Amino acid sequence: MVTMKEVAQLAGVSITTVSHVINETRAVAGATRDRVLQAIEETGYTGDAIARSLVTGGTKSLGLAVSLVSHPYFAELIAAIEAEATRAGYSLVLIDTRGEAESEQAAVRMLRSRRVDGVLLTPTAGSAALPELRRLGVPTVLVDRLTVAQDTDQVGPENVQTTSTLVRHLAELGHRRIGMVTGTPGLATTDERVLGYRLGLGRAGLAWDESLVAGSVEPLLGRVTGVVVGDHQVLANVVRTTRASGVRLGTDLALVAYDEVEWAELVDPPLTTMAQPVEEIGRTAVRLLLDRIEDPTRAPQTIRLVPELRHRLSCGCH
Amino acid sequence: MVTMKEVAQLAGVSITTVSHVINETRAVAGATRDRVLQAIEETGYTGDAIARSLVTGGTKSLGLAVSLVSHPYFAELIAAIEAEATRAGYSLVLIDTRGEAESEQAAVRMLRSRRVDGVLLTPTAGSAALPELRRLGVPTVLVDRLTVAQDTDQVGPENVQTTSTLVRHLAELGHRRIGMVTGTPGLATTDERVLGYRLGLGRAGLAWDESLVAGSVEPLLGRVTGVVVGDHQVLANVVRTTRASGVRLGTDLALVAYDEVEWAELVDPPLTTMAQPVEEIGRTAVRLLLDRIEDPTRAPQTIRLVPELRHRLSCGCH
DNA sequence: GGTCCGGACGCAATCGCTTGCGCAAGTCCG
DNA sequence: CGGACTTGCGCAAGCGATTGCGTCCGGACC
Repeated sequence: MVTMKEVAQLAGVSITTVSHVINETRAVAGATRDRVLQAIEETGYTGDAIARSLVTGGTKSLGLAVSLVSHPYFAELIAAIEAEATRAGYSLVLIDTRGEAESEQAAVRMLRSRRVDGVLLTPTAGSAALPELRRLGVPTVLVDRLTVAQDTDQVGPENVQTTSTLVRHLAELGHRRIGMVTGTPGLATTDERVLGYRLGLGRAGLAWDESLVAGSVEPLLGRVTGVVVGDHQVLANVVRTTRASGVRLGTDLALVAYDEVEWAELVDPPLTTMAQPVEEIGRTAVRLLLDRIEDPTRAPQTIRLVPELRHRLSCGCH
Repeated sequence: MVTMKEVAQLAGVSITTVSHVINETRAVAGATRDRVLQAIEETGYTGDAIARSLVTGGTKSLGLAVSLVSHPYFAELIAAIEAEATRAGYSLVLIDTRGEAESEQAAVRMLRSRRVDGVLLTPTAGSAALPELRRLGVPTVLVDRLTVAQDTDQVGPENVQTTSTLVRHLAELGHRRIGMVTGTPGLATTDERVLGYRLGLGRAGLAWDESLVAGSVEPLLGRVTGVVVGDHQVLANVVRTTRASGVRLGTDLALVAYDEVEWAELVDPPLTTMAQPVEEIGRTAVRLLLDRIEDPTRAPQTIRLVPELRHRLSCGCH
């Protein structure tokens, strides 16, 4: 690899000067500058982030520890994060937490040893990594799945009011028995949405019935006229199951779902969903992290972004 | 951060010894070993990949330069790649090429300056990065989109025979006028599939008609009874368009598509697709790259993995 | 008792860069 | 014409590891 030394020799200056013209960290005479720039051009010098990091302490890289198993949704999120990070001159080290506390721990350790400047984390159910990060003082932002504690920066969708809105929409359509199919249990997100469901029932003057909340739609069939689906992961199953059971969505069973999916309007009937502002969530998360890196003493922020209703036909509207 | 020096002091040995017990690179007396290990435990020493890289040259990291815009498919691919890389003790630096030659160039430069040990690349249409990587001698493996030249390691789906199979399936069903909706123009993948389409026509004894190949399904409607869709990107559009035009898939128009999508069996009728062995492609790519890193003089390999037909109803079968 | 040898460990150079300090030459002004 | 400033640049000390050479010591062997 081309080093600064070679560039310096070619330009007939010291490596100090080369460093300074590259980083614009001290005035350099025009003529000298040009020679250096020229030498860089000629040699194809790219710099060595490793060596630089060793002395500066920073790496200009962010760790992205997410659970990759939840495909379709995270792809978009990662893209948004990547874009914003790149824009700020940071690169991303990606690592899969596999949704398990243990892998998550290992992942975070690895990121630390790689000295990333900050970490974007989607905490798993029983996350042990989060306290560790806090203790070590590593700038961290939680994405998508948030904690109740407000002592960490975090960005995610608003779940409670949003799910409540979904329920109320069904209620306004006249449904009295509304069930809910929940996402992965144990996740903060899931809990919040169930809470929102409950809240929505209350607002609509409907009674809460524990037996109408389940992890799949089967036990609900025939017992409810409307259903709220907790996330995109279970949504596919719900559609499949109802179809297999001959239940027609929108007519036999009104369906509204949290999370937009690519195929929402390709199925029959098109699905009414709540679309998270995924792109904005990703962007905001990176911003927040960068802010914290810059000023580690800031007060932690919790940002909830409001999803948008994609009103289609599965709710029974026309 | 805890350094080796601190560990050494606590253990009452030199940093040399600490290094050797960590890397098991020279015999150390049992008692000394234990003291060092204990000191590591106590201090919570994690090591500094940055410093290590500076001296060893390697970084134990791989660059993953892909086009993130093609969401649903790459999510799975990235997950597979990540898994295999982690298993081998490598971490991933992710960067989006945005499908543009220019960003790709920048991406590769950045990866180089980060000194990744190897690069996994999904080349864009007019890739300039590939020659550069070759010139610099950076271990590289092409993923998904391959080049004709066999001078680089590459892994991707078999496109020609596979698409041909799709065409023949329609032909065997009695279709005589079979069109094709192609994916992004300029991509090697697209070209190969068009070639396969042509080959399939030939094998079925059908004539090639240039006007039956298009970037969208509109110009084909009414002119063909069967259509082959080139990739998942256009598939959604095709389904949308036909639906909007009142064309019923499977009856009015037989459809077979390259690329499996999550919603293939959720739409009506379920789509007959060719599912790439995405997971295997990712895994193989990493393997190949690791092999090349280990032995840069190996002969380049081109590996084509054969997709699997997911036979459903959109082709008109029952 | 001298020589040799293997085992156990430390010294210090090195990787490629950043940066505090210092030095020389030129400019300005009283 | 002699300080006091500028301006323009180089020296060399790190950053935190790895690793080739040495040193020291105790036992085996003749």
